[in-house]
Amino acid sequence: MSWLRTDADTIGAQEEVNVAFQPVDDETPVVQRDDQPGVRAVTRSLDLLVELSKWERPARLSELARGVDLHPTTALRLLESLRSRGFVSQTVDRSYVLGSRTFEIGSAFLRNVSIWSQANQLAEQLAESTGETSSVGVLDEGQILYIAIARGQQDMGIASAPGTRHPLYCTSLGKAIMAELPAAEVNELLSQDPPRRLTPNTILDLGSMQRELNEVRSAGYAVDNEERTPGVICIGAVIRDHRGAQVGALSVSGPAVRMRESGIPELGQLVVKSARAFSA
Amino acid sequence: MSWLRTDADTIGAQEEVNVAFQPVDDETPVVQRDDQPGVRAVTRSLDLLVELSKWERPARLSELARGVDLHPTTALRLLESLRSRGFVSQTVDRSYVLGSRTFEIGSAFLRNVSIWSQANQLAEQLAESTGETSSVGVLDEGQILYIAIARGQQDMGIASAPGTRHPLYCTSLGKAIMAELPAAEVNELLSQDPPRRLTPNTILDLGSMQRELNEVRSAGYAVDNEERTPGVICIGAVIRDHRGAQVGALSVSGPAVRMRESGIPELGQLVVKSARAFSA
DNA sequence: GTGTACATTCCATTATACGCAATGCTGTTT
DNA sequence: AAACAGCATTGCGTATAATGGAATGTACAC
Repeated sequence: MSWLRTDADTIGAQEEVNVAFQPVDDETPVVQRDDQPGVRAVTRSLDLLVELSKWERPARLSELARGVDLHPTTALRLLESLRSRGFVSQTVDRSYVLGSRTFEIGSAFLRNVSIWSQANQLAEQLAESTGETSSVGVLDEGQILYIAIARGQQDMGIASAPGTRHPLYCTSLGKAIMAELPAAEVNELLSQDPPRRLTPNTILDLGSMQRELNEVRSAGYAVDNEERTPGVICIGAVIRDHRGAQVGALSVSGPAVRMRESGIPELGQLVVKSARAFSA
Repeated sequence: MSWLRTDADTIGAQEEVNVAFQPVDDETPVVQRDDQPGVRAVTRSLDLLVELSKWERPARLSELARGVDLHPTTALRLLESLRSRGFVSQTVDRSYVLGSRTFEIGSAFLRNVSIWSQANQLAEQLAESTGETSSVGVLDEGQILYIAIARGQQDMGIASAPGTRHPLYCTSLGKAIMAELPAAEVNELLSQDPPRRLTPNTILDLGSMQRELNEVRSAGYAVDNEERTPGVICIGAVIRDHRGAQVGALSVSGPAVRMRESGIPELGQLVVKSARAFSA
């Protein structure tokens, strides 16, 4: 999503402005340390919404308020606003759950980016031809955001769900995408989210990663060789828009033994072929 | 979603409060007619988000501001807040598009209601066994909200997308669900969203609808006999949770000729069977 | 029945969101 | 080129409207 302005673009300018706003004489009490852009009530309500989305069960007012460090009174009124627009709902015991409007708008996000609205079909096709679980993801905020997931017939039920995120360094999607980026940008991305050892195979240092990305470039596809989950191998390749710009990546995932039986290079070619066909 | 508090529940109490806030003496200027609950800045920003979700192309600041009737300055700062939390992004020409966080949270909405996270599989199974497009939807705000849609092999490409809404009175999903509700509630729902003639077959008056719902009850499934789109027939049946409570509905849709060939009663039984199997 | 934790209402206080006006910026017309 | 037109952005004073403490109401536990 490189054509999008990132928030960092404006932080420089923003900070200058805020510095100028600092009280000049000492007796002015510094009430708040927020140098956040925009309207406080809004960012707070969005924080509440994000907090709520992390709860797998309905959340009480006080729990949410604690989670985002707000006075319950304040949280209550912000949640009322969210409720009036359908972004949250309340159960009979007054606990909060996400409202249907979140789903409505989240769907519009996919629909309005035409290339992603076909992501499901792409994943389904690959899942069908391989029998393994297949995913489509994009680079977003330095992570892989899963757009679509299709379970293969031989599904093991350990696939991530759409809308979740994973690191770049330990996924085939992430490596396939990073292989397209300049080395400096890769280093930047990796230092933002420093690799942690998730399995014995996880690639931890920059040097190894750059070498790995070279291999990805020459092969045309990336392999996650049990680097995130022991026993699971993923194979991914980038997908492009009609102009050849990279817009995301496609992968198959399955148990290591079965993937090796099918043949990593063969699967790699299949993924690349599907990705290419889609780009048309 | 009857276990959820609707906003109407609190409107009574809320209004009393607001009435008490009305200026008592006439010289106090009545600055705003908003009797909306909650925090103004927040509801405004949510309105902006909803407005943006309706745009199929990136929207300019001024366009959005006009759409929700806000001063551009105000809209700008609200959008900055939305951007800082990833709910909107900007393209290089500073137009606004929905941000990835909307998708992330919209997905969480499905994931956190366990019964709906399986909706995709349910739709896919029925699409596979019938070859026709299959949908899962729920009653929400007096409409059908589509949760999942699976295209059949013989797809015609005229299916609604997940996250969109349709009226109750002209969809098999809507009629299947209404058949489970008390007559008074049906009347209430229909008067909120009065039927309009979409095709020659659209059911317009309450009496006909109640008679139609009787047939639905005896058959166990509902038929949309070209009532919304000419040439398209849908067949729907409710799905239930493990306790037997109605949580949504399932349907197949296809061209009238082909659906009649397959046999409406046969398809009906198939839909009912799938819906029953799912409820377990 | 007493106690605790939580949700909600009330209210004063002042911070804070607001909109006007002015400034930049971009792209278009003659 | 120059002048214009439309839009995005910044600055700033003002009054509104968001805030949090305190009080009240409610639900549940012991």
